[in-house]
Amino acid sequence: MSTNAGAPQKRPTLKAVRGTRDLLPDQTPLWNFVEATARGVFARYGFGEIRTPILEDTSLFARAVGEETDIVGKEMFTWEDGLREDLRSLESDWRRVHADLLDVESTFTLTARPIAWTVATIEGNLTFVEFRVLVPKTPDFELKKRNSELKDQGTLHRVVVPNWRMDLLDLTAYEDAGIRVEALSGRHVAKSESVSLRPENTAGVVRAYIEHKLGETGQLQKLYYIGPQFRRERPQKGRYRQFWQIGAEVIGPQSSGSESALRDAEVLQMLAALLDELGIRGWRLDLNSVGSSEDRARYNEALRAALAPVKDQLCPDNQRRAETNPLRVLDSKDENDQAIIEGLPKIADYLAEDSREHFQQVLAALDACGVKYNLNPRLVRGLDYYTRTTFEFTVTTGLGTQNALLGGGRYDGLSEMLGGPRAPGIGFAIGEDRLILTLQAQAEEDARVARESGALVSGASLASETWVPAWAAKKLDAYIAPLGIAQNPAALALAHELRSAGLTVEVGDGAFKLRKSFDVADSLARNIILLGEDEVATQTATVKSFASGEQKKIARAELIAVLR
RNA sequence: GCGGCUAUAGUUCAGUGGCAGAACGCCGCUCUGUGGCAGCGGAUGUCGUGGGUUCGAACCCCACUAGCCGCCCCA
Repeated sequence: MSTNAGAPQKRPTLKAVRGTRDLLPDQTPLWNFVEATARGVFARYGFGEIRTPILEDTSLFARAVGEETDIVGKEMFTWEDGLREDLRSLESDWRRVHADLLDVESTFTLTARPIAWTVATIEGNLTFVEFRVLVPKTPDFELKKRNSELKDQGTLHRVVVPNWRMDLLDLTAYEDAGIRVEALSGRHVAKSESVSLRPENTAGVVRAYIEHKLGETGQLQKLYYIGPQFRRERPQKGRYRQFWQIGAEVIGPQSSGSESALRDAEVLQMLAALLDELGIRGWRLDLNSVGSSEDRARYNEALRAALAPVKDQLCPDNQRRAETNPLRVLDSKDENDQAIIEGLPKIADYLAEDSREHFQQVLAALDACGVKYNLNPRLVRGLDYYTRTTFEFTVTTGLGTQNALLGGGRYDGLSEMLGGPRAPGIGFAIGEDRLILTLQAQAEEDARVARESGALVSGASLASETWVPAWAAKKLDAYIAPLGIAQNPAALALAHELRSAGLTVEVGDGAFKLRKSFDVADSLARNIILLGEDEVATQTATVKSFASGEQKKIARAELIAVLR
């Protein structure tokens, strides 16, 4: 029994970590609508689902996305896997060496625990661990005497270092503090590896393509995924640290036609179809070609050369980019720099003949499909693996400045960058969170228009039919209200019967007053089923429709047919 | 990572130094087998967290945390 039982315990409230969020049941119907629509469209275009791990080797992203990109350089959730084992190994070696100190008496065991590992890693390796011997408090005179001996020997507080790391320590600092430093021989660093939460999914899919030798089938691989990605960015609307992407990749050996411009156009046409089917309005497709990696290298040189003489006039951000990644200067929004940017060389002039031809074929195929696009020579994707066709779909509703709904492009060299066979490919990633924000903003817009045009003023029931979007949650078929708790078992049995027949049913509680049952039923369901003493006795049910107000007593056998 | 704005009931918000509020929602009653309307009543709460100033802080100051807006970057 606690003496201060009356005082409420103060505990910090636990919240979802920064940039992550819960999707509650009022949200998930919309998410499921979006995902089901995407799966349906992808299936029609011959795509199969792939699920890759959320965790990958850090070097996968470093090689695919690019070591110097912001995503890999500063936005990944990365940690060393395996370090804990190293500590255990060092600790157990320490215990073995000092077994004589620890087992003072057979009845008392002293324990050693690591208390700090301030410089935990250098190059991913353990450097040192600080141990303190914890001595149990005891009235035993012999043990007390032993404790002070331990203290004199400096064993109560000492630093243990793997012997090949001694050079990393400032020994004198420890000696001045009266702390003994000792080296332990042996290798205490188990192989540890750096792993990261995936910041995007293309690298993982291509890794899986290589690992499972999907190229050996000779077939063109069309793969789609839906899943969470992670980037340690500053959260904002439409930008979360855990965010969802719906993406697809077309990849295969050259003989499978993976490099064909037809595939670029097919992917873009599929995206247009998907956005239309979802009901996204006013989307815009921006399209560009960044050429082969050779084209890009030559263009980069030209940009550098053109930027060098005017660098001083640029804003600080662009000065930095001119050094690190001249391509990115192109999509700068800085107003003062626009004149200079307009005068820079155009990528189109640096495309080799085959890249130029490939791009023309893409455009021709899009024209044939009737997909509208906007040529944007300044559209440059940030990820290292993109070659040739790059694209982006933007919207104007609901996203503020995060208006890019999806982005993608061709990545003909990615597989080889990862040590795989030549496997040209093209893919995209849709920001699902942004897609959903857009749909919600559109629905709000529609509701506002309906209100202003008077559709809602004249009668809510009429208007609700006209503008509620397809993904809005449907009402249950029936709500069963037992009258009195004696009817609860019969109510649950009836619910089971109806549910088995495929009806959506909620069951109330006989303890509720009838008024409450009606309130709850009206908010949840299209019909209420009253189940009182006489209904149970006569194998009937009283059904009332909320839409018509009509009420009938119906034989149990006919109930399912009536509710359908 | 940088700059700005914000944080009060389940929700939307009011409250500029002196008793913690409104609307909606929720619960109860009017009304124990017929709801939606209406009337009456009720509960909302670490006022984001921690410190400071003050006789006294939701309010002023500082720090932190989180969200939003912009930058950066990207989906």
